[in-house]
This record gives sequence, structure tokens and C-alpha cells, in this order.
Amino acid sequence: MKKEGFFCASKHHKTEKFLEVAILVVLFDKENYGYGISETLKEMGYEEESFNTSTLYRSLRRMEQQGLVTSDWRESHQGPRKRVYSIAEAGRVELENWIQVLKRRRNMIDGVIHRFDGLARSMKEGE
Amino acid sequence: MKKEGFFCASKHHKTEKFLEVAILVVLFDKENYGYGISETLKEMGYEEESFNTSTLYRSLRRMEQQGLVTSDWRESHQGPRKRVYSIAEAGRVELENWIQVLKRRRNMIDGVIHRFDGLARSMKEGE
DNA sequence: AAATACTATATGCGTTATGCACATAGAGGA
DNA sequence: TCCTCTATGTGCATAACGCATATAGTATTT
Repeated sequence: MKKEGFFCASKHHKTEKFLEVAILVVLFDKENYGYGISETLKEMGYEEESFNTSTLYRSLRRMEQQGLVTSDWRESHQGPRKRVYSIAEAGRVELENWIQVLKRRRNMIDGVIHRFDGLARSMKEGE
Repeated sequence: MKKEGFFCASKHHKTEKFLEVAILVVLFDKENYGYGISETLKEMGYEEESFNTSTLYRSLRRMEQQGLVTSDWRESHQGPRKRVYSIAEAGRVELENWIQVLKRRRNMIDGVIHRFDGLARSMKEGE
């Protein structure tokens, strides 16, 4: 019996790609361009050091190649042109799946945190 | 002004390494060997598909190289020998730092989940 | 007019973590 | 004998990432 791979996974790196989900959520709300997504993420509390603009732009291009988003250039009355991204139907499906994964992952993280806090507390008491 | 790197980060891949933290928490409790750690992780709800035994064993070797854990072989009265790992002082420090990172990461994940749930709900209502 | 800062997108390079397949091996039971 | 469980590891391919760097338009300051 062959084991099925995770749905929102490339062959490698099944566990990460949090930035991709964050991007999809932003675009699920409304269309946006790279720089604007970056600003929105910061407003959402996604710490600036945690992601990298080149990674962001590259993720967007990759996601377009995979059919998760679409893009078109928009002229700006002030500043350079913007490549505006919109979420595609495949992206919405991918996002829904990812949200389920994130919920499980949050529970795992919570488990590790609570386990550590419990151990640290009991070590202090027993000291 | 140069930006300081994250403390528990290799130069690359600053965001993942969850398995490593999980291993450190298990060893923070008490010494254990690879296969036993794998069993403990499953008991903790770390889903089997989410990690890979070769990754686990390789992580342990890497962590020993980095001085986060120490190991010694233990003869078994039944079954093959076991390489038993113990957490080192550097590993305890690393773990404490990682827990802080995990808490921030959990908050980010929660943010994304709530944002999605909110958007999905309002779309259903507005439909 | 020049310099600076902000907005905006992207590529090249090197490294690392990872998944998958596979190898090895002892012990116990069908 | 074969299978299963226990137990630890290596080789290979590659995706994802961080950092440095390039490019360019606009706005503000000097």
C-alpha cells in the first residue's frame, strides 16, 4: 500500500511554506501587489526579519507558475509599475487545505510549548 | 547598521527546524534514543507523515556536531544497540530561545487562521 | 541640480534541510 | 523460512531560502 503524499506539498519540504499561505490569505481578501503584500504582512504582525523580499517576489512568481494566482501589470500615477496578483480558484482550494494543516501545526507547536513550560516549572519546584 | 541574524538560525532556513525543537523538548525531559524519540513524538501527536526517520536520525547527528546534545551507545538485552542522546547545556539554551520563537510563530499562525476564518464567514454571509 | 529616501520588482549564487529509496542488523514469532 | 518489529544510518536529487546586487520611477530634502 503506497502512502499518499500531503496535498499542499512539493516533493520536498512538506512542512514549511508559511509565507505562501500568508500570501494566499492576503490575496483571498483582495488583489494586491508584491510590495503591498509585504506591507500588509507587517501590519498583520508578520515580523520583518522573518521574511525576505526576494523570497516574497520569488514565491509569487512560483505560485503563478503553479496556477495558484494570476497577475497583470498596473500603471501607477506615482511610482513604478505594479504587478498586481489575484488569487485563482486553485489557490483558494490550496489555501483551504493549508488552513487545515496550519491548525494541526498550531496544535503541535502548542503541545511543544506546554510540554516545555511544564517541565521547566516542575524543575524549578523540585530544585 | 548591520542587521543581526536570528539566534537559533543557521545562515539559511531561518524559519523551520520544528523537528529539532521537538527533539530538544523530548531530551529536556530525559535522555532517549532515536527510535524512542520517534515513538515519543507520535505519542505527543506529532503526526507520523510529518517527519521522516532518516531526517530524525540526521538531525540528531547534526545536533551532536553542533554541541546541542551528546550521545553514547547502550547495549540492549533485546534488540540492536541504541545510541542514547542527552541534552547538553548549549542545547538547553537553544531550546529556551526556540520556545520564544515558537510562541511568536504560533501567534502568527493564529493570525492567519483567524483572518481566513473571518473572511470565509463574511463571504458566506454576503453571498 | 544633486543627493537621498521610498516605492517596486527581480536575478544570481551558494547553502541547507529535506524526502525518498535503500542498506544493515538483531530478536521474536508464525 | 519468512515476516515483523526494533534500531540506525547513507546516497542522491532538489526545493526553498538568505544575501547581495541590479534596475528604475517618484518625492523630498539639501
